[in-house]
Amino acid sequence: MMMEKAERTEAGQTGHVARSDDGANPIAPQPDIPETGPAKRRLESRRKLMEAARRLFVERGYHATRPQDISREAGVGHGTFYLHFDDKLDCFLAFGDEAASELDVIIAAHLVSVQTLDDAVLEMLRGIFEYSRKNPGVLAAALTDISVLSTGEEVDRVVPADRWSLGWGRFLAEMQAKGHVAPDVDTTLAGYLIVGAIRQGGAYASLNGLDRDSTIEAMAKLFVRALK
Amino acid sequence: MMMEKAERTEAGQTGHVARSDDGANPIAPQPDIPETGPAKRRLESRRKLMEAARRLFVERGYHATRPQDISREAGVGHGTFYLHFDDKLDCFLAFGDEAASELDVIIAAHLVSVQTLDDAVLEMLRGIFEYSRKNPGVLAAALTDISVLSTGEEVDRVVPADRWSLGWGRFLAEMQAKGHVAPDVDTTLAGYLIVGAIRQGGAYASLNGLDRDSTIEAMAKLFVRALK
Amino acid sequence: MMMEKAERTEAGQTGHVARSDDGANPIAPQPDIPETGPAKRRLESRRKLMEAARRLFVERGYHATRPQDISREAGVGHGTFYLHFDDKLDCFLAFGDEAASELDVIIAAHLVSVQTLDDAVLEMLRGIFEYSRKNPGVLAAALTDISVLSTGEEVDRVVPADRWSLGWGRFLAEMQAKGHVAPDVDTTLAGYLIVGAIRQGGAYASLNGLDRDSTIEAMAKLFVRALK
Amino acid sequence: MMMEKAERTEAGQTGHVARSDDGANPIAPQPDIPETGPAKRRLESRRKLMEAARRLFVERGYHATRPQDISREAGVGHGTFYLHFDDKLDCFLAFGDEAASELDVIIAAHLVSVQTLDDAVLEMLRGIFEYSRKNPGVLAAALTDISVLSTGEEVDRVVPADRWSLGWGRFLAEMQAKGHVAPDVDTTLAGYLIVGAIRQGGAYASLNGLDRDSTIEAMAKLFVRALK
DNA sequence: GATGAATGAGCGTTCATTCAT
DNA sequence: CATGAATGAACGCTCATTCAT
Repeated sequence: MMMEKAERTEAGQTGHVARSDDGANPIAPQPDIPETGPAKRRLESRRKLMEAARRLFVERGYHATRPQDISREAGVGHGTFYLHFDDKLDCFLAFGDEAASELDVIIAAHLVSVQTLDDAVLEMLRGIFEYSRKNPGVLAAALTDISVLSTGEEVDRVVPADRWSLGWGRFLAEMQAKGHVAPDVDTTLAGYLIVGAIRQGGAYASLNGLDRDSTIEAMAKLFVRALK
Repeated sequence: MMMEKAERTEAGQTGHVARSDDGANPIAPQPDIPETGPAKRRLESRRKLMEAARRLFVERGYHATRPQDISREAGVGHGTFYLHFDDKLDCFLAFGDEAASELDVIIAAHLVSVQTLDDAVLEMLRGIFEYSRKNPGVLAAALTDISVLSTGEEVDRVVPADRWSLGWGRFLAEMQAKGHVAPDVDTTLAGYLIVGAIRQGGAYASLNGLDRDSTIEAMAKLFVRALK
Repeated sequence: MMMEKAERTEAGQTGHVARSDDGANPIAPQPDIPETGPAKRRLESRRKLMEAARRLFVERGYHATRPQDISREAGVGHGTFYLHFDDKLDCFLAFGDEAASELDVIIAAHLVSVQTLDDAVLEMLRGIFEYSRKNPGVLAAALTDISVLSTGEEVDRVVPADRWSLGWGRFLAEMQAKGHVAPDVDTTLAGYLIVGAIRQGGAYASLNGLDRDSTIEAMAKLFVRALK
Repeated sequence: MMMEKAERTEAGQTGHVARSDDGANPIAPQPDIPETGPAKRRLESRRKLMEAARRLFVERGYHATRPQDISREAGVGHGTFYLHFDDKLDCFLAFGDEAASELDVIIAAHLVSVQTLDDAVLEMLRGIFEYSRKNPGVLAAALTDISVLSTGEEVDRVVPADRWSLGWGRFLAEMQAKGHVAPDVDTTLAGYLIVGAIRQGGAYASLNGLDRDSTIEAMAKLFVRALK
């Protein structure tokens, strides 16, 4: 049955946006972006849909955003939405992946030449807050707990929060290898704790209009103390 | 808005369970439980509904649980649901409050005679994990992000996560006053960070089947280090 | 998954209309039809829906009839439709079953005191055409090939055409036992052939406005000759 | 209505395959097939579409087959479908016509030198079953009731079942003229009855895995008896 | 002639909530 | 106080058809 469904589903769907390597990484393989023809139209539609989806998911949240809202906001027909996404959840996850990729780029840029743990943590937080300032609400929306969204099926999808948690974990492990993090720290667990802390702390800070720089410093101080 | 809603409801709405004094205060005022009469029936219905709601919210999540499911699971008529709750969200928040109160009691018991910050953090975490073990899934469900639930309107209702964050903040402030927490720590922010860390870390631990005791110790160590 | 769905489906659905035994059978067990209360409302809604469904399935056919058309025609809300039927196909099958039961009653009445094969075939056809006259289009609609309707799932449902074919087969077997049908006739196959012939022949007769009585006689003559 | 539709179509629409003279006449006029050039491409596309349509209509049925599925299966662009067919129903009818023509050829071959009614009926049935064996499911699909397909509009198009019924009728009339069929038989009606019987009986036989030869003989015996 | 992305009316269905009993 | 049948706006999604390239 699922096969049949898959068979009858429109082709499209190159999956969730190809990760862009540019930014910190100078030499990016140029994916052949067609300048004309149907493929160009297709890409344009997808871009319009992604932008509209981001806008609406951020503004209204997942459940208050309907596929037809996204289509209208994008200026394409309702059916076009389903030409590019399997369903609403697929669209949301694509949005989350996109945000994750963008943030990765920013953080990579911030980490380019840091040496100490203090700097690294500070720069990571700065990267996150910079992204949040430029893209208000995007991280909060992208971090939405997927288990609340799905109706029991696709719990196996990797959610951005996990991806970032593991990223922090790997980073901390490197730092630990260099002696910057105490040897008794479970770096993977710490990665998860930090992401959780950032999510909740960020929400608190933005809700209560806290000063960004002092929040960053306060958080960095706590994290660094915990890890050293 | 909430006023308007309250006005719409005729029935005597016990509303959201009487709050224990917040935070870590263990003793909740005992409401007088009638032994007979219609009031008893009413309370029984409510109890059955609350139990059913908890079961279903935990098993299926908020969106996959319909008021009708709760009523059926409770063995009462569908209309009875709206005799006890303004709407579905009200019911969910009542569930969250109930869980919060139960957890408060447990934590209070754990804190009865601790003296040091180390012990306090450790015992708090032990309390949380004990509750999680006895009530699997309840905390995760109760901590569900409210913004994901509402359809854009009622973001003003207090969510358990904030309540606990503030509780931790107050507790840390007390500890700071006694000199157990470094004076440069923003205790409110730290409270939020810790709750966020616990949420994400707890999910990680339960998902990956980590040993409870060592997780608690690892988390406690990190928190204490950060705060001292 | 199907379990889950079943669990979340509304109760209702006593299945396809209880066969009415009255008509030829004098002593019918009186099912307790409630005269008041919600059960009565429920029954009334179902009856209104069944009548509307019959009207529309006959007038427009299966695919051109939408559940909401049936609801509107019945004068009930759209949701009420799904309180009484799992889905559109379920409603159509209930309609088919109802028609089958009604026809059974009529045919049974026609067969009450026939002795010869000639009379039996003639009376059966008279019963069928009488029903068709009183309920124009109903048989044609009810005989709609189910395989054309379903989307590949529930092919195991017994379709009216099969039910009638088997009925004819049994009847012919009885007649064969009494020596009224040639011993070399495969009565089951003959049952199917006759139903197929009636369906196609009936359509032809009604389309070309043939005289009913002479058509019946012509068909009866052919059937009897084939069987003797 | 068909005129209007035809006007809408610019392309030179070969339309429904040139009909062989109807009924049992075997020889169809040979359309000149171009060996090269754009006309050849056109014919190739059409052939690919027809083959794909047959495969899918047989496998999935009319409603579960989308024009896009046919195009993809045929390996041509989706738009090409509408270069060759007015709409989906037009394509289905073309498929039915094609099957009818093929069957006509086979039956004509079977009838080449029969003399008696018994032989004729037997050979016709043999032709039908031979075709069914070589093209499983095609007849069942082609015989799909048109009224179930259309959404209320185009009931005026000729359906294969009628075409075959009339063919049988003409054949029986010839036989009647030669004295092989009883003079009191309404040959047109009998033609319809036989096609109906074959359809229903064939379905029964294939569903229950009946032996082909004995089924043919049983059916032939009944038909011949009825007609003599 | 061929393409395939785009279209949007319309589909079948759900579910939070109401209200007559 | 409790009931549960009824409601209908709104949902996510489909697909026969069009048209710019």
